[in-house]
Amino acid sequence: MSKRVSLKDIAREIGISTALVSYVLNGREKEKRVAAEMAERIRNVARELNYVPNQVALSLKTGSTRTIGLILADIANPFFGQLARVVEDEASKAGYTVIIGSSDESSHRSAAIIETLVNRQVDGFIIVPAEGSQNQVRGLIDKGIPVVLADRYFPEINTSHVVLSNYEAAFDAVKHLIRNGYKRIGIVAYQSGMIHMRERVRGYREVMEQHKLQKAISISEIRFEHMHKDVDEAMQKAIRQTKADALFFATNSLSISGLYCIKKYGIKVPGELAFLGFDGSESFDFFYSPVTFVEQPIQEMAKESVNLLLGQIQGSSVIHHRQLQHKLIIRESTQLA
Amino acid sequence: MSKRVSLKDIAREIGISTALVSYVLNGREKEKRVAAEMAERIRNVARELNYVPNQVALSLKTGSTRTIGLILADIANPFFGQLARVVEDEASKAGYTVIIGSSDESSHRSAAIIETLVNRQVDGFIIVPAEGSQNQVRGLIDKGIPVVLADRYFPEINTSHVVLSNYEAAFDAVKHLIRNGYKRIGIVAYQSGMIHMRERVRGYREVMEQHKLQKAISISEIRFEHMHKDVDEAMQKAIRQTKADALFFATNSLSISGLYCIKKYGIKVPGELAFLGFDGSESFDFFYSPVTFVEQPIQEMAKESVNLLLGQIQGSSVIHHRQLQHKLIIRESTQLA
DNA sequence: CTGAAAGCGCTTACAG
DNA sequence: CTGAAAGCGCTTACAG
Repeated sequence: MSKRVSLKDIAREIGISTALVSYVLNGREKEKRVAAEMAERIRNVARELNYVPNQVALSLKTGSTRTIGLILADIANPFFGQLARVVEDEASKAGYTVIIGSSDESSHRSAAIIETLVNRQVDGFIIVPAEGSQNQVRGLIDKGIPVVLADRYFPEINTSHVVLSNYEAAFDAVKHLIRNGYKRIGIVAYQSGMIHMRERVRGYREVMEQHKLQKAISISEIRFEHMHKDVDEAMQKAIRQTKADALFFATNSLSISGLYCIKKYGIKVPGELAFLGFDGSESFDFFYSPVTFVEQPIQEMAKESVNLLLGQIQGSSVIHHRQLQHKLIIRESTQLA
Repeated sequence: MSKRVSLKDIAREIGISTALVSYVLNGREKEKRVAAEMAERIRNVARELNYVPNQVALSLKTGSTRTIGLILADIANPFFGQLARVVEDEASKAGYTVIIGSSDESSHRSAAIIETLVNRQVDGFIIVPAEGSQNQVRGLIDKGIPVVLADRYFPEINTSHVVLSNYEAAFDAVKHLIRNGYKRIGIVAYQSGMIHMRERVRGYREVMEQHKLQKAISISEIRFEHMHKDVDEAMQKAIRQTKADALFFATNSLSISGLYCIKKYGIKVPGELAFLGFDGSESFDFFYSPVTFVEQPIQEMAKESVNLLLGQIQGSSVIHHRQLQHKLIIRESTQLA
């Protein structure tokens, strides 16, 4: 076990001060007019000794850790996994490291994660905010810590954010169902006050209304912690009571859960029920009736979030609101009724 | 933007030294026999001022960052996403934060990630090692940095590791195919010298041999960077030339890629070809012929890796080799021939 | 061209 | 019971 070597070790080896070593190793030798031979010698010794700068010391000195915190609902969910991957890649290009935390949509968990990451002096946050976490976000802003919200945001808080154009996406998706002849269309969404859910439900409502389809045939409010059970009940009700002929699922996880139900009850898609999902998933491809879905530009969302955050970290105080466009991937599960 | 408050601020406020504040806030007031009223006063001021300890300073002082590095192939792959999630949860219970890096199975990327995390003084690593990364692992060991390998390991390096019992898993899976009457069985695996692949192929070979099934009917060696193309060619060859009646896929990603091919070419499962996958996936459930697969105990793998790593970080130098048991989930895709 | 020194925010052995 | 001081490994303004 070789002990770590520090600037001091190099300085002592050559018999100079740590200042010189620091200058040279940071490429400031010209500016500081260090003798060329000395610079060369310093670099050689650093190499021989296998010198690796201690980021922790640097961070304490400079106040910047070159680390960003990424808080999302659940890293095991492929939607967030893909988002995290792009964030990781983009951040790393800029020399930043990412620390990920999963909130499970709980504001308590989210608070705990934010606290430990603030202790660790991350330079900024990209947050997929959980319901009820307004004060956590405000707290960061008050402390002057850069933060960008992704996927959703709080209208009452003035932060940069990058989200899908949720209203339009839902409107467009349901319009497609209507055009294809479906009339008794329901939406399966989370019981949530968060803007992305509200906007998706609003898009559904308004297009239904515009087409005089009795506004809301059926709006299911699923509880995050009881997703499978609630989806199951909602689907049974939609089919038996409401006689829905099409269902629009407002997220990735809800869509998958819905597919399991359809399989369980042997419902015919699209014959008995048209199915419109969200986010995309390999399962949508392998389901016997390939699933039509609203595709989100995950890559763009992640890149844009990182860009905005790095901008803030570099001192920009401009607030940006980005709305990204969806793409409707049309397949068999919503064929003409 | 409120400036961060430090121990010094609290000390100055009360007019005492930082030592006292440090003692009290670390719960060492009894031991250090600090006056009860003074302790109370310190705690009050700390609360009023919203004091948050600076982890970076603490880390520099103590040499421990309470952070662990997790290097895996790709966080966007659900297998690794799930692994990461459990690692995150377990680490956080112990007060540790996790930094994740995706290597894409490239030793170059892996080297870069390890270097930056060593700079950042992580306390230890959990690594799903990429091919050719032996020296990186050895480097960590030489530096005395705790490391646990997961999912695979290097037989020539004496590290703790926790992996699936790969030979047995493959043996068992292929035996199941043989029992169900399949004879011309092929395996689709990555072209890789890594132990987990070699063991899976070995399990396949030996059970074929034991049953006098011409050893290896067909072994496809897929290149990681050209997975879809190579799988496509391998499947065409297996079916046309080799006349395979069953295929065993050695990983999660290979299985999914194989399913896409089957869909593309309209192959009947299990009629024309029996299908045996790895790791599990929602797609296995939704494929028209539910897929039989080798299930890995991801939860256990993650927990055990964290436990072993924390043990090492706390000073244990015992090397542990854990082999976990698989479970064969039998369904329609491998029904009696 | 080069060095001594202060300081980032903590902890802790030592002294009183 | 309490404080002064050193030190973790860096950077950098200042002096020479």
